[in-house]
Amino acid sequence: MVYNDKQIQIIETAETLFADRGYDGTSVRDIADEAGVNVAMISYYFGSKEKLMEALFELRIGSIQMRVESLLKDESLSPLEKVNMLIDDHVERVMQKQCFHKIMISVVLTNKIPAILTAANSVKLRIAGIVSELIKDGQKKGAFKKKVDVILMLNTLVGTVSQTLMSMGYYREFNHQNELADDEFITTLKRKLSIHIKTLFKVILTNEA
Amino acid sequence: MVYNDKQIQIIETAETLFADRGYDGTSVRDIADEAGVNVAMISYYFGSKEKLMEALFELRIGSIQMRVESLLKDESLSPLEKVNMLIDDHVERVMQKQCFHKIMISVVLTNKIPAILTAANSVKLRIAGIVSELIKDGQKKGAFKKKVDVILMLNTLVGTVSQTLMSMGYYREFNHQNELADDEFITTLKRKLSIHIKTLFKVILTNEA
DNA sequence: AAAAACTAAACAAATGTTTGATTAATTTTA
DNA sequence: TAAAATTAATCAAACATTTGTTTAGTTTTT
Repeated sequence: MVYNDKQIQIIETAETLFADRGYDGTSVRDIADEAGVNVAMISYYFGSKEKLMEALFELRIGSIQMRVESLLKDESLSPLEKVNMLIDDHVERVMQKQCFHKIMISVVLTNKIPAILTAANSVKLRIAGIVSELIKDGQKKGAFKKKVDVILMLNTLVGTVSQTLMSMGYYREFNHQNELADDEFITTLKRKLSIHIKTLFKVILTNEA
Repeated sequence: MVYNDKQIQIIETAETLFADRGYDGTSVRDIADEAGVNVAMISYYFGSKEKLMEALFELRIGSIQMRVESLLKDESLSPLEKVNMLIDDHVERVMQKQCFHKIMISVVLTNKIPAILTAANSVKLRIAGIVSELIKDGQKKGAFKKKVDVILMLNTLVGTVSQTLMSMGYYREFNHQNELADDEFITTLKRKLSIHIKTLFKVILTNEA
């Protein structure tokens, strides 16, 4: 689907509100008011609140799988380099689209809107499969150790980033970085996060520190 | 507060429903029907839906901080042993009270019910402080390395466990363990999780694999 | 003039909560 | 101990809002 400006505006308003208050905690009137459009426009353009949510996911999720696939296809990179790129890409993606990823978490948490849950699960399964192949390749080349629990490893990647996203303000307070500018704080945090997770992955994959 | 049997029953019913459908996705009638009581009983016993949620948190959260504090107080344990116990305790607690921890995640995600959010944050800050002291102690004793990002480390603990909780069914499917009995699967998963995270923490804290 | 975009108002259903009455349990009184 | 009085528990029904959606009409664009 291709959306016009007004539709994009509605979708993006819904995105921030869903992230802040949850799907059920946000009424279509909230969205309409915030976006400065008539309530009826949401049904007019998207059919229903649920379909609006689906449109949001279609808009945001489309690229993810493609990015991962093309990322891991590059033949010139070593398995470890690919894994490191996967980490950078994930950190970057989540921090760039914070609202959307908050929504992702709550959608996975409650199985609201089955269409979205199955779509998200399928992407996840596909990515896990691709990463699995990558790990096997690394094992064949002797770069990675024999036994690697791929899901547990990915849970550490996704979980650590999600948890960091969810407690960012808190992190800032604890480390006394309130005086930092927003984007500067996030840039620093992203770099720290990437390094942190790469260290963990190196151990998981090679048993070396 | 001390609750009678019927109140406990309502709270626990609410717990599973809130976990499955979210706070806003669960009506008081849903709770009343599932618990087999009249709708009015919820207002009668708790005052409101929001207060019911607060009662749930009061019931579940009380022990957490105490457990952590007493855990880390034991003088006969080395810093690393304490950290490992912290990991075991957290894994055990989350897996034992899965529904409640799903609710915790969604409460932190959306800032619904401010009273709960501030309470949860205060516990979290307190625990981070205690762990920080523990790390410093380990550093003084030469067991831990100089620079440790405590929050990032805790984010890996909490995030990995949360992510594993959220995608358990998926994990089971991917590893073809559908034939396992429920409790057996969880027992195995808990052990794997603990070992996994301890490995990560060892690297974070000592730079050794 | 036809199509698309937009609107205020109305719709039924669902929401959290309260009411007023009835039953059950407990305490007080005789 | 038996009756009376008081408190607690329970209920069906009603309450006012809010919910997502639709309608029927108007304005704007093509």
